[in-house]
Amino acid sequence: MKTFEKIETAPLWNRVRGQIKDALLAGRFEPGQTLTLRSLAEMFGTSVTPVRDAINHLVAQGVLEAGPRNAAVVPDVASDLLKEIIFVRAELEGRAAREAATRKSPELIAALSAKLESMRSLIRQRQLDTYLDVHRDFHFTIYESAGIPLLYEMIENLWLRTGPILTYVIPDYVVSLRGSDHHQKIVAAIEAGDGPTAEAEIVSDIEEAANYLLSCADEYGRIRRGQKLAHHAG
Amino acid sequence: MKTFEKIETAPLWNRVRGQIKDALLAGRFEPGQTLTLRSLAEMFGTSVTPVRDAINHLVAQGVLEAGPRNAAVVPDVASDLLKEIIFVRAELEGRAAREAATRKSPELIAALSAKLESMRSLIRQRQLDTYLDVHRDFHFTIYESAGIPLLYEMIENLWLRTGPILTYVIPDYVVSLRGSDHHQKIVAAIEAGDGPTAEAEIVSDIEEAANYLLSCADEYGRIRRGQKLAHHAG
DNA sequence: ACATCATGCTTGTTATAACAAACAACAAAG
DNA sequence: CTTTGTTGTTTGTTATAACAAGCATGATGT
Repeated sequence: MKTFEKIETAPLWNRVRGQIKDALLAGRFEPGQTLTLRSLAEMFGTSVTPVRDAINHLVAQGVLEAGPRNAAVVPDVASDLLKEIIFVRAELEGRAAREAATRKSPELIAALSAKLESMRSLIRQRQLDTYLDVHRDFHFTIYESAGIPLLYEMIENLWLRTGPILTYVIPDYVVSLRGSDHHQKIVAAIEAGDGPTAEAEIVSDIEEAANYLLSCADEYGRIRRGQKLAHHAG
Repeated sequence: MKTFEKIETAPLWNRVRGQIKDALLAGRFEPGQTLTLRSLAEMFGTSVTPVRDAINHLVAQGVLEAGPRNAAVVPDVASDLLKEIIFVRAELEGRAAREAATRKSPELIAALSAKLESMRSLIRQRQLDTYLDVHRDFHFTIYESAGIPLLYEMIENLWLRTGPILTYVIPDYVVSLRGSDHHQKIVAAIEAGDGPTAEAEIVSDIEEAANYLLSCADEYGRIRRGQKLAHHAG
C-alpha cells in the first residue's frame, strides 16, 4: 500500500501527532477520556506504531497525561491547575507581546489587522468554530514575531494543555464581549512600538477570559460544558 | 491468588530511558554525538522498540535533540539557543522569586540563609562540585516556595537543557566572583518582602552567569570544556 | 585527475504478530 | 445476596521483518 504522494516526506508518526494536537486544540476529545492506541490507529488509518510514538511524545510534553497501565488520557484540568497555567501564560505571552512590539514590521501589522477584521466578521456571522482558529492564529502570529522559538514552543505547550476545555465556554465568552476586546488595542500598541501596553493588554485579555472560565467551574473545580451554552449545530 | 513476587515491573522502555539519562549525566555521551537505535539496543540488550520509545520521550522533553533523519543527537547547546534559554529563564525565575517574596515565611528565610552559608563555606574550601548541588538547591528552594508547581516544572526543564554545559565553566565563574554574588541580596529582598528587588537580583544573577558562559563560546558559538581553564590544553 | 553512477551498508520508520496484565461479565459456591 | 473463580476481551508492550532514504565506497568514463 504505497501512495504516489511523494510530496509529504514527514514521518507518519509526526503527522499523527499533529492531528492529535489539532483535535485537542479543537476540543474534539473529552477531558478525562482515555485514548486507546487501536482506536486512534483506526481513526487515522495507520498501525499502532505511529500512534504510539505520537502519544509518547505528547505525554512527555505534558500535553497528555499517563493514566493507569500507561494509557494516554486527555487532561481534565481543574481550577487549581488552570490558575497556574494562566499565571505562566500571562508571564510568557505578555513578554512575547512586549518583544513583538519592539520588532514590529509593516507586514506584521498588516497580517494582524487582516486577522482582526476576519475575527470581527466571523463573530458577526456566529461562525465560532472558525473564529477560534483565526483567534489562535492571531495570537501565535504575535508570539512568532517575537523571534524566540523556545518561547513560542513553551507558549504552544501551555495552549495545548488548556485546549480541551477552552472550546467549552470560549464561544459564549466571545459573543458576550460585544466589542470590548483587547485585540484591537494589542495591534495598536504593537504598531506604536509600545511594548508595555501590548504586554498589559495581552495579560488583561488572558486574565479576563480565565476569570470567565473559572466562573464556569463546578463544585469540584472542573470546567464543564455548560449551562450557558447556546450550542451551534455545525 | 496474589503473590508477593510481583515487586515492580516498570515498562522496559522506561528503564532504558533512565539508563540513557544516567549516561548523559555521567558524561558518557559526547555533545553532538548521534545515538543510533541499534547500537543502544545492543548496549542495553533489548530490541529497538523500547530504545525508540525512550528516545522519543527524551526528545520531546528537550533532553535530546532531533537531528537529520530524525536521529537522536546529544544536545550541543550553541549560543543562539543558550540566549533563548536565558531569556525565558530570566522571565520565569524572576517571576518565581517575586512571588516567593510575597509568600515568605521564617522557615524559608532560615533555610535559604543556611544554604547561603553552606555555599560560602564550600567556595572557601574549593569544593565546587558539592557547591553546585547546594547552589541548585538554593535556587529551587526559592522557586518551590512560589507555590506554583507548573512554574517549578518548567524552570526545572530549562535547567536540564543547560545542565551539561553548565558544569563546564561554572566552577571557574564561581571562584572568579570573589564575593560579589547576588544570592545574599536575593535572600535579603525576600526577607523584606521586596518582590521587585528579588526579581531584579535573580535576573542579574542569571544574566551575569550567562554572559560568562557566552564569553567561553568558540567561533561556532559552542561552549567547550576548558575554554578558559588553564589546566587543559587543546 | 575529476566527475558520475552503481552498489552495499546503515538507519529511522512502519506494520504485524505474539504476549502479559487489567478489566468486565457471568457462573458457581458460601 | 455476596463473594469468588473463570473466561473472554481489551490494551499497552516488545520483538521482528520489510522498507526507503541517506551515505560511504569504489568502479567507470571522460
